[in-house]
Amino acid sequence: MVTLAEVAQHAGVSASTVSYVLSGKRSISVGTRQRVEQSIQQLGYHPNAGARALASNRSNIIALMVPLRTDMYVPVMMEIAIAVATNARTHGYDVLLLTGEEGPDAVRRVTGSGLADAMILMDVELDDERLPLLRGTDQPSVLIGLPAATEGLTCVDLDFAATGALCAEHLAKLGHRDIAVIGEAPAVYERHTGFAERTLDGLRSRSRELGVRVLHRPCEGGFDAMTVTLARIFDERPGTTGFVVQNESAVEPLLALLRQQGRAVPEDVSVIAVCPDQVATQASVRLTSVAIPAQEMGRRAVELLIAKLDGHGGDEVALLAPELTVRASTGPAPVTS
Amino acid sequence: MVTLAEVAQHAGVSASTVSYVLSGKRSISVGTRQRVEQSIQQLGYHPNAGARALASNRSNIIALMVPLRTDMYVPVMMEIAIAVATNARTHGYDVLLLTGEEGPDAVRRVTGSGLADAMILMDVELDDERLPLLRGTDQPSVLIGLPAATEGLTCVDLDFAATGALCAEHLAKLGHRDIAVIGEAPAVYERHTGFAERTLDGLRSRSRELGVRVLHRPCEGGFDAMTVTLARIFDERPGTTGFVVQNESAVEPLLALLRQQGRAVPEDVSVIAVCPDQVATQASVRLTSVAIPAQEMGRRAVELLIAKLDGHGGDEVALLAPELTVRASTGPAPVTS
DNA sequence: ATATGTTGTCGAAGCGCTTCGACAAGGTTT
DNA sequence: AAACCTTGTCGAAGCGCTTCGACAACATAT
Repeated sequence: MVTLAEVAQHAGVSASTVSYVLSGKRSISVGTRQRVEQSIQQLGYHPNAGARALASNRSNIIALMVPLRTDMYVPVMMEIAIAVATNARTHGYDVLLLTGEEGPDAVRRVTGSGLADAMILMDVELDDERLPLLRGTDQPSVLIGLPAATEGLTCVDLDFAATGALCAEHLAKLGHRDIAVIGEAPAVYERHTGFAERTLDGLRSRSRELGVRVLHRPCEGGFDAMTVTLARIFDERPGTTGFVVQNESAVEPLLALLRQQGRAVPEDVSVIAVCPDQVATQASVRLTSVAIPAQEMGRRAVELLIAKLDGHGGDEVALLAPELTVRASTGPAPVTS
Repeated sequence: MVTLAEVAQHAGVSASTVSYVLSGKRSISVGTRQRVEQSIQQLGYHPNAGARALASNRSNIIALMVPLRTDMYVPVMMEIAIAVATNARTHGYDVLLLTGEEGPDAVRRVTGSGLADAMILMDVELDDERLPLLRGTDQPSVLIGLPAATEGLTCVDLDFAATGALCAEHLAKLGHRDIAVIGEAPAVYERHTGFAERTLDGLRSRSRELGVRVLHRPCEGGFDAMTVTLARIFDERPGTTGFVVQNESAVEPLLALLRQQGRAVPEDVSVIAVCPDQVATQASVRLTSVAIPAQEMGRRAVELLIAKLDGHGGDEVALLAPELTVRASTGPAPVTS
């Protein structure tokens, strides 16, 4: 293991000079810099992370807490995680992967040990038990998701209320008057991971303004669950002509069942999905959808966090504007007799 | 920030005693231990990770390198990653998330800086450029996946050759004589991520023994790609009655297209999927499948790595035996005229 | 009784780095 | 020519921990 001191000796300078070459915190003459850099190359020197962390009191590590559960949006989570890792690297940070399993203890552990300089939390619940800890520490953090109270917190999320409203508007404009929302699994609502509720709220209130009736049904996803859910919907509201689906694993079952029942998409019923673009374009019908901008969320979270670490940038709630892409699954409501 | 020294003072012992209480590396009298533990509690002490790493030369961090690409098996990757993180914690290790993006440089960086004590690499290619580095260092590592040459390496993977063979056997036993393999996207083969090829090899050689003809077609996944692929298959081999699908995003399209063409599953054609159980049970037909044991792979990888870190356990290739679960998508081959 | 462990604790060194203050050498300003 | 910056470099302190050797205090073997 090559050390700073060895590099210094090899280059004929002092250890501190090498350190300053590395950090750029003091000016170094060109000649010296080059000699040092060359020594670093030749010796294959890598600064020791532990020593650096100890001396500088910064680990250059960001902790990312991902949900343990895999009952929803796994690809989205993965995409966010990868985006976070990738973007963090461009700022010189590495990412420590924490699972939700440890809960608040993980926050304490990481904060207390100086393992990470900052945290990003995913899958934030409305009244998340980790929030008091975050508020009570001076360690910067960013939430992906939106809790009930956001004072003192920095959050990034898709504007799900606007997403819901956007769906309502699109369907209303096409003449639909009775729409059904196929939501996330009941467990997601019980856990109060705000996004599902917020979508629904946005959709409901805009629908009310536009004179559209909304029926909401959570759904586990998968064919069997969807079969039951769909039957209930048509039972209760036979005139339903529009669907908004916020559950990746319900999309394909819904399309298959509609087909099976002889309801053509988009001639008889329209379907909007809230899902990543990839799902929307790979489905059996090219789906009109509101994209979940996973990469963008990861990127923004990192940027806000870096800003906080660098001292600028305070608390802020960054809601990304939803974008609805019209594809082949929505069309004018059928003319009723 | 509370330090060891403060705890020591509070408990009326020396710093080293506190350290030994924490590590258990020397015997401590019950009274002293309790006093120290109480002081730790009261002061809310957390050992500083950097100082610990510097002094002990171990970071208690495992690096996990996940593929950057998301063109395949994302849920599997995620599940493995989570399993790794969870299991690592139970052994007192945290997990550093590296993306494949940095490539071999990441290995160098992590190895050189002592950031992590060991690595787990996912998505290993047959002739992976990171392998020489791993062989050239004394840092323990485990691969998830199987490269072409495994000397000096520890690997965990599903036995994909046996998986292929198992599929062939199941279909042969049911009387199928012409089967098609819907493989991963062409890019996966081009990149030589061995598992796809190994499945195919296992399937082909067992099929030959059993007198079954095999037609292999890579497929991007999604409906459009599947439409083309399926048409080509029936064009070339109209008598195909068995399918093996090794691509999550091709499963549902295949089922839908078969249905659309009036080919009943499993009466007219049988379908076996190589996929996580969740996909198999949530599909529109409950699929006979060979499971991809993501959790188990993550767990095994961590265990092998910990064994190496603890000095016992050398290089080893752990191939998990595949298990085929018969569900509703396979049945006897139709009687030909 | 002496020699020989055992057990529990301490002090001190040192891990590899960052950073502060000092300061020589040279350049500017009066 | 004195006084003052600037620039580039160095030495030393210290970050918070682990770990080694030392050594009392007591127990056991001879």
